[in-house]
Amino acid sequence: MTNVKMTIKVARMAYDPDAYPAFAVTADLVVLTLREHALHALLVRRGGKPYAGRWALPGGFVQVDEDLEDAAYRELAEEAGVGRGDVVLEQLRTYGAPRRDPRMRVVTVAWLALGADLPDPRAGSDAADARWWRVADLLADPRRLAFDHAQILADGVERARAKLEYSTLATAFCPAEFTVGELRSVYEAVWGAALDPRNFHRKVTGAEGFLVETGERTTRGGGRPAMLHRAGAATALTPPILRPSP
Amino acid sequence: MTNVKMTIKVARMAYDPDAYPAFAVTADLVVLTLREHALHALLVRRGGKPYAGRWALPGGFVQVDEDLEDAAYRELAEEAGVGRGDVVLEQLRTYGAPRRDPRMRVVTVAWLALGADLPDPRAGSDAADARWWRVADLLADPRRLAFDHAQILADGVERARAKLEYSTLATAFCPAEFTVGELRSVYEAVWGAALDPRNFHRKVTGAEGFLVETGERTTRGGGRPAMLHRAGAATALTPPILRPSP
DNA sequence: ACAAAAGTGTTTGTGTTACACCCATGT
DNA sequence: ACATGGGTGTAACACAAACACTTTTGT
Repeated sequence: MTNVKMTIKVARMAYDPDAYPAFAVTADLVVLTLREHALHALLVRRGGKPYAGRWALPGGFVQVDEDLEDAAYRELAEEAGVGRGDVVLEQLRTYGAPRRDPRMRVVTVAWLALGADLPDPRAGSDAADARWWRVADLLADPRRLAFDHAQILADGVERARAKLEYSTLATAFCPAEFTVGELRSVYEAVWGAALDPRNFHRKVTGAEGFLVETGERTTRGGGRPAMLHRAGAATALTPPILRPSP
Repeated sequence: MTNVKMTIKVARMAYDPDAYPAFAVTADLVVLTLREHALHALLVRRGGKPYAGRWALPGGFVQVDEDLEDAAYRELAEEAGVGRGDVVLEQLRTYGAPRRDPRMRVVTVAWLALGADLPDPRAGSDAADARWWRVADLLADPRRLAFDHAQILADGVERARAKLEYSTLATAFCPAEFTVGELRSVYEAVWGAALDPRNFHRKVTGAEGFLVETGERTTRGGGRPAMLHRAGAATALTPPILRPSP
């Protein structure tokens, strides 16, 4: 939605413009990471109209010969300075209400990107003004966001929260090597709830394929040295780790 | 993909065709129902190229001023003779690989539609040739389907199977009033696995908000009269009813 | 010595499975 | 009488919550 420098190559496509309506298609991103033990999302400030000065999800037009997923990765690199290996990316949902962008008919394929220690976007970014926001603040004040991006953000956050339960997605928020306590703080930050360290440890080390011990220990974080782990091969988490109900 | 009678109204939209590429957007449907205790999907036969004679998911172009969900409901009515109240509809996923349609760049928003006793599509249908197929046969022989529709169908079936576990979606396959045994046969048909009738009964009647008794009984299906139920207000199913593992 | 975090053990309760058993109808 | 499906009871087991307790570091 912010990067409009590419040009159309309609001549390449054998299509009859009288046969069907033409849409613009964008790839927009809900990029989530943890900073200071809180869930943060990346937003870019809009320069021009509409919604000038408001904040929006990073994203932009999909190119004619570009796969949807490739477009998401490209925008991630251009607007967030984030490479393919730095995040886990999954398709979220597609938004296409007729007047969600007052300029024209835009269909937005939204993607969810999760990563650990993602960089401050000022460095090497396409977008002049971009920053991380606490997700809790954004959800509490949806007016800050342009278009229907508050809804997209809320859908992305809920997807992330739900997937922590029955998938191994939480490791996407961790560096290559991490302790069980660090993994627990991921769950606690995303869910906004405290978990019992003892029960969490048992569940997470018992789930097959979730974690593999490196053999090394660390004392970062203080206290007794903790075993370091890497993410295992499993993607599904059995049995699941459920959110506390109330 | 089959209905190409609408015309473009580009003049209505204030857009600059040099600023971004133009895409065609379609709404395609994975319509599932139960017939003869087996999961069936609706397909239409393609008349023209490409993939002439092959079978495809029902669907068509989204109109300029039309919401994506409205387009899905419209195609459902035009190609399947199914009204809004007859199905539960949810967005599945969006498919947009550059050459998935050799004619032009098409982005397809796929929808999952589940209903009970859906009509034979010959009556009152737009599509000349349309019929129900056993899902098991289609999944076993993906070549029968045009474009990437075998993948879309497989994604839709997997979504339906997964959602039966932790949502009340199964009632979408049932008529307004149904017995616990009929609901169980839904689970068995969608999952392709036998369930213990006694334990199923307990789980399903114990899950809060899933079923409400009508007070009436029926003897259809033989045996002792069974209580009739309607779908309750709940959408989430707690505790979930999990698929048998092996 | 003390704080802090890691990790283990135990108890108690809840949900699941497997299956015995009884109930109410049609033929 | 018997087959058929509806529905309840129960014992064995897995899992989760809550929490006492030990271990190993830094200060």
